[in-house]
Amino acid sequence: MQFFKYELIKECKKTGARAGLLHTPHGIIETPIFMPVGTNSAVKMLTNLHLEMTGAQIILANSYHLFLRPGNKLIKEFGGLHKWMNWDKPILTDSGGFQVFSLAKMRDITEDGVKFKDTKTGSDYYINPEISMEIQQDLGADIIMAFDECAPYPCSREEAKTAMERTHRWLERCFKAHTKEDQALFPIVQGAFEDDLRIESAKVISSFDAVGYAIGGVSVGEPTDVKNHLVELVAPLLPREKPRYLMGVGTPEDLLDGVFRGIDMFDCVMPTRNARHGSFFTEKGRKIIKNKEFEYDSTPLDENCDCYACQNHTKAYIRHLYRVGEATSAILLSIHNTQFLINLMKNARKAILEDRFDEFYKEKMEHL
RNA sequence: GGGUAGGUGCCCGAGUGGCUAAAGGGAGCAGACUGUAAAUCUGCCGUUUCACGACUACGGUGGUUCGAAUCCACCCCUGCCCA
Repeated sequence: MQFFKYELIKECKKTGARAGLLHTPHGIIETPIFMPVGTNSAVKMLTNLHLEMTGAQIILANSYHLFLRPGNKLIKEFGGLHKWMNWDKPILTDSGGFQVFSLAKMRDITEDGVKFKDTKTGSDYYINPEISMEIQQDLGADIIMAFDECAPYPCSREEAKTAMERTHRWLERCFKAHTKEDQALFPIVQGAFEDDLRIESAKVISSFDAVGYAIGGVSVGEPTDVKNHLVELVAPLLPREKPRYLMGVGTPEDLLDGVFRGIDMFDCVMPTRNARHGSFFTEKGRKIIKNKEFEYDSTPLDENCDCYACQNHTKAYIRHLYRVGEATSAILLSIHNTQFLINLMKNARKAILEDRFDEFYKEKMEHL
């Protein structure tokens, strides 16, 4: 029995954009797609009801965080993530690799693995490729990620090379430790911002037979053109007939730039984090709800948005909720921002299928 | 009427002779956030100036002093206690 299948339905003739379908054990995902991040097995501020409303087809969770709390064994005991959080659509878990980067001050890397200090308790924990695979198999997501080392930006060539080579050796161990057929293990391209390293990494990664391939180590502080150059370089080196996932990206512009260059999957904490911090996406760029200009604004967050927040509330009302500290403002903005990115990808897909992605891209980017 | 504690910038509140345009909060204004250590963080926040600076400011009026939010005198106001 085949658990996964990717159908490449359409390729844009003028750009690298693609539309496809990714079949998983918990349903079919239409690509290109934006995947909301729910680190602790919950997308912050959103219940499953809200998530359904935004049109989310797949969500993320994080191995590192769930390993610490409540523990992967506990979630396994509950029948895995899908049952645990009562979400029956596809789930993807990150390996903890990103925490090697984001918790740089609280970890030690060795060839075998990484020792982390729990930021909440100060206790030491250890994760290596085998442990990450065990955690992710216990969690039971549809797509699981290789345990990689994400290099910082900027970083020296030696650092980049060391991290990349270790990522490759770890990948080999991940594949060896990965045994469950109903979970697709995605390998991750690293190599920081060294062209030849990225090319080398893309080749090594592609030599593994996987359902899909990811590009990591992006959106770590580099300029947009540097990121775009890198995606342009790497994406074509990954198997054409497999989905490509650009990790941790991003803004509406980043998503369109990615699709333009042949990326099929994205995830980012931005829509929910920024929502909690009061900023929201619109077709005319990012705005901040607390600003005085919205005090008497009786219009929705975005004129053309069909999300729950835009269909029911004014900017003035949401601004008020934000200023008085009501969690509802974060909920409404999270719904809006998440749906904004999901809709953006939905519309991009439609444009690709209708052979007009290049125009769509140009028109959207002009205002964003 | 007597006693006592106090009156500080939009608000709360430190500050008891120069390092004070005056700590720290809050509010206000603006900004950041990209596989979530984040419902977090940053900047501005008396007036004027691009900035140096200048001016105005710690209840009021006088005074002591080279120098006062800080010391003295009187006055005004507020809280509490006693009659």
